[in-house]
Formats: sequence, C-alpha cells, structure tokens
Amino acid sequence: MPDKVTIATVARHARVSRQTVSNVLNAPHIVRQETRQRVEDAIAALGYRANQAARQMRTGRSRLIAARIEPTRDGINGSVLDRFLHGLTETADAAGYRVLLYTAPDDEREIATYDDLLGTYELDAFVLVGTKYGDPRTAWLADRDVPFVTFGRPWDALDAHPWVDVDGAAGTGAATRHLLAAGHRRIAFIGWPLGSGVGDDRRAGWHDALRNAGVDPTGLHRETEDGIAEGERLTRDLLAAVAPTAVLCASDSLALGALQAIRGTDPPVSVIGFDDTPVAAAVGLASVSQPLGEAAARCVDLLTGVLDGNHETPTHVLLQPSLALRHTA
Amino acid sequence: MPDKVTIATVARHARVSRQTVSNVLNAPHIVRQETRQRVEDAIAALGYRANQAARQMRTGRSRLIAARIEPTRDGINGSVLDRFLHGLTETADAAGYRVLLYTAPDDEREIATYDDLLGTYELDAFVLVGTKYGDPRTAWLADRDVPFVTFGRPWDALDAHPWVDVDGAAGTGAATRHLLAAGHRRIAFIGWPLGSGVGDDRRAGWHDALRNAGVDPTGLHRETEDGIAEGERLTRDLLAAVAPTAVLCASDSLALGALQAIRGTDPPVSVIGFDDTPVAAAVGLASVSQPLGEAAARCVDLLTGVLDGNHETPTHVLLQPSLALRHTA
DNA sequence: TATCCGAATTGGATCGTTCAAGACGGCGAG
DNA sequence: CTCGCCGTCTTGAACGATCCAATTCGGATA
Repeated sequence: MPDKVTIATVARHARVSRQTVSNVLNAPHIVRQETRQRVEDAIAALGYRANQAARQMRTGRSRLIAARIEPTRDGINGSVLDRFLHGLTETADAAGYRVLLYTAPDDEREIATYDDLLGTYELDAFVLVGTKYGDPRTAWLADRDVPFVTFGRPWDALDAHPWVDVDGAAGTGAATRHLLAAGHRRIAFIGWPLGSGVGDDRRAGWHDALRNAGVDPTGLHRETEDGIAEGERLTRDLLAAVAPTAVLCASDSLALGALQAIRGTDPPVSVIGFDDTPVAAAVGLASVSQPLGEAAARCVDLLTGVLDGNHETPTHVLLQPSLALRHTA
Repeated sequence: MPDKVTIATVARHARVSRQTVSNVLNAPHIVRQETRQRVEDAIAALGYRANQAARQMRTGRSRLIAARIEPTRDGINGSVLDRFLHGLTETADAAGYRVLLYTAPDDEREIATYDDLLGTYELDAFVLVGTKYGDPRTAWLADRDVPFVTFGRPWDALDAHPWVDVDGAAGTGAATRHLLAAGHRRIAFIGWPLGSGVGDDRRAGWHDALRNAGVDPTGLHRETEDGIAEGERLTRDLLAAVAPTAVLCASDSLALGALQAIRGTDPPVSVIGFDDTPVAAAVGLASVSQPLGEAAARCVDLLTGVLDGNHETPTHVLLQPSLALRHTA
C-alpha cells in the first residue's frame, strides 16, 4: 500500500517547498509558470488530493452546504424537493461544494441542528426550502451571520436575505389566460387558506388574470388544506354551486382530486394543477411547471457569491414557470 | 463575539488537562466519576462541540456517509429513492453520522467520484442503491477495502459484500395469492426483460405462487422496459390474447399503464403494482409496499457494525414487503 | 517506613494544510 | 555603488483534536 500522498510528497517530487504547492492550488498567479507546471505534473503523477479536513482547520471553511430532506408527506409534493435536491447536488458539485443532508421534526429541533452542524462540521451555508411568515429559522441564521439562501421568498420582508423563487402568480396567470383563450369563462380556483405566502400568490395570478379579462371571480374560488380528498370534495362543491367549465388548482394533489370529481362530466371540465409532479405527467394532468434545476443552480450561484465575497451579485432571483399542457387542459 | 470553544477551553474551565476532556468524550469509563461530571458540566456550560475536522485529522475518520441522488427519471420510481434517503439521513443522524450527497452520470464517473470523495473528505462509507450483474462500482470499492452497503442484493455473488434488500418474490407471491384467494385464475404478469435480478425475482414470486396453486402460468406473462406507455400496450395485448382477470406488474409505472388499458372492462380487471409509490396511493392502485425506512435503518446498522468493528453482526438482511390493498385489487 | 502497583492525569508530538514572515537574487533608480 | 523593491520561493508556527509515553498519587504490601 503506497504511503498517503500529502502536500509534502508533492513538494519533494517537484523539488519545491510545501508552501509553493499550496500556492499552486490556491493562488496560481504568484507562482512562476515553469514551477507551476512542474508542481501540476507532480500532482497528476502522484494523484494528489488536498485533504479537506486539514485545509478546513486553517481556513475554517468546509466547502459543505446543508440541505434538509423532509419526510414524504402525501408524497406527491415531495418529488418537488427531490428534484430540487438533485439539481442542488449537481450544481454545488460543479462549484466545488458538497451537499450534506439533515432532517428535523420541527423548527426548534431544526435550529438545534444548525447549531450542531455549524459547531461540529463548520458548514459554510444552508439552503432552506420554503419559509413562512416570521420564520424563526431564518431569523436565527441571520442573527449569527450564517450564509444561507432560501428557495421561496420571505413574504414578510423581501430584502431580509438572499432568495430564489418561482413566480407563482405568473404561472397561474398564464394558466388562466390559456383557459380564457380556449373560451372558458367560469374558471374556478382551489387554493390554500389565506395567509400562506405561496398560496396567496398563486391565487392572485388567477384572480388578476380573470379581472383583466373582464370576468368577475366572485364565488369562483375555494380554500382548503392540501390533499387529494379535499380537492375532490371542493370540486364537487364548485360543480354544484357555480358549474365551472375549468378548475385551476394550487397543487397537483388538489388537481388530482378535482380530476376524480369531474370524471364523466360532458363536456369535460378542464383541470390544471401546479408543480408538474410525476403524478401529473403520469395521469396526463396539465400543470404549471417550475424550473427546479434552474432554481437550484441559482441558489448555488447566490451562495457562492456570498461565500466568495462577490457582493455585487443580485440577492433575489425570480424565475418564470412554464405551462405543461396535457389532455386535461 | 465569544472566543471559539475548544477542548482547551473546557479543560481550563473544569481544571483538568485536555487529554482528560478527550477521554471523557471518547473513553468515559477510564475517568473517575467525579472528574467526569465536572468535565461534562463544563462542556454543557460552554456549549462545547468537538471540531470534526481536527478529530478527523488524527483519527482519519470523518463520520460521513455518501449516498447517490439520481435524476428523477420517469419520476414515479424516483420517490422510492427519496423515501429511502430520508430514512437514511434520520438513522445515520441517530448513529452519529451525516449523509453526503453525490451524483454521477455513469459508472465510470461514479467511481471517479468515489476516489475524489475518499481522497478529499475521507468518507467513512458508501451506500449504493441498486446493483447489477458484475457491477464495476462494488468491485472497485471492495478492491480498496472501502466499507459499503448496498440496498439491493448482488445477484451474482450473495456473499460478496453486506447488503439489505426487500424480498420481491415474497411480495409478488403474496399479491398473487391474494388474487387467487379472490377467485382469480388467469393472473397475468408484466415485468422487465430477463436478466435483471430484481425483475427476475419479482416474476419468480408470481410464477411459483401460480404453480403452487396448480395454475399454469404459460402465456400469461409479458416483458418490457419500464414505463406507463409500455404497461398500457402490453396490457391491451394480454387482454386480446388471454383475457386475464387480473394483472400484476413489476412496477407502479407499468401498473398505471395497465390501469388505463383496463378502463371500462366489465367485470373490472384487477391490477396490482409494485413499490407503493405516491402515485399508486393517489390513484387508488393496490401495490406491493417496501419497508424503505426499515431498509435504510438496517443499512446504517450494517455500516456502523463494520465501521465500529462489530464483525459479528449479520451482513445480509432480507426484509419482507407488505401488500397495500386499494380498490384496484 | 520503604517499596511497589495500577488507576488517573499530564505534557509533548502529531495529523496536513495555510498563514505570516523572511530569504534570495535581479533590476531600476538615486 | 548602494538601496529598496518586486517577484519568487522557503521556513516556522498555528489550527484543534487524539495518541503516546511519562508522571503523579493514594493505598496496599513487605
């Protein structure tokens, strides 16, 4: 078994000092071209890799980013996080960072986990998915000047910290206009209870699009917790009350319920969901699609911007969703 | 800003040496009860956390486990990995390990990633999901004595390395017996092409259950690549050829296709899928359910067994799936 | 009382890297 | 000619933990 290859091994092999090897790695421009070449050859020949633990001891930076993986709730929306995580891993990798997973059952325990991860592993940054009004987690991180980015706007203070989000209102707006263009007028909306930033945003897109088209949205919307059963229940309710010709939903879960409720209507009631989950693709449900890979990439961009000191980079990114048209629309 | 709390800070505060603090952390039994108490109080009072990088430099162990996160392919089966990862993170956490993510487009690049992760981060172990005949990845890892566990049996050499798996044949067997008990006789099976360990296993469960019940399975099965469209096509084919009264599938993707193909048959043809994905739950598809959380937990058990030197622990774990009965069965 | 023993504790060296400071030669300016 | 400066490279120290060998100490034994 060959000895471990350290920076000293490389130095001996290239006939320079340890520090020069270190400079080749971290500040190549201050090393003479010829020397640098010799060192790089030695690195390649020996298969040297910088030991992250040792580096971290001096620099205090771990090149590690933490992201939370949540338990699959109803399992449908979980895939959104899944796809986001995959994009995050890929982009972070390219930027020289690795993604560390953690879980936590509630906010308090999540903050305790932050503390632990920071103290033990000296994590460089956190990526949070979703925030709520007055989120204690972002407050805690901001208090301690821990770099972090959220995927999802901080609805109460847009300038509080860097974030990436997808313009939900634009998505529901586009879906609504698509339905209007197809001749629909009684376009209903099933969303979440007032007060969730994301839900209100998605409803607003539908609401404003109808208004702009001269259609009165009064009576055409319902609110509920997320879930297939709820979607089905409220769709039946809507069918009985206002006989909509199309139903737009704040999530694919709700939309799947809607699909079951409208089965057999003639002419068929159109349904459009939100998130373009695999389930939607599987059953042919039209849905508003979020660019999750792009969102993840921009999160990494923002983080590296903060971590590498490029404070000029923008700190807010709002991406545009697209409409995945399938036979239910 | 308070100074960083190191083992020396704790030592001063508790009026002992650094080594004693270290002993309290790593070998509590050799420290006198009273001293230990004083040190533990100091640790709590100061909020001390051992610096992982420094520890790693001496011990060479990072307390980090790597797992691969794959791109969501057709998105339906992706959620299986998602749930497994969540369980893995939770259990590893409890065992004092953290999960690091990586991705790789192919085997060759995956092995290069192993090399990088081992060299740079000194990872303690890998968890691989799924293996194939003659897998180059497990061979590479085994060659270098890198600890790893696979979720999925190595079909060509069951004793080659530690693994955890779910008994697919038992799952399809149980599903078949359920259908037999309900009076079905012409129970068809749609699976993957011969030669994939997982697919062959699932087919065998169905095949043997039929045989044991005195039913001849000849002509009742079809093989194809995974996918909804394929499932639909082959189900139509089966309906025309042998008029099955029930269809068992090797995946939920195939089963979803089957569901579309049997729509309107009277009496309704039963359909059972495999994996109990969120999609199955959403559309009411009966499916064989794998205990993913349990599988993840056992993976961590096996790894900690190897890492902490308990070579007595079993190295193979075969878990039993259950049947999620829904209205399609 | 002297000696010894083992348990408990101590100080120094070490892991592999980067930081801080200094050494060296050559070059241009005074 | 001398000085200082710049570009280039080298040396010693430090990060925070654990390992190793040495030391202290209370108590049992001869």
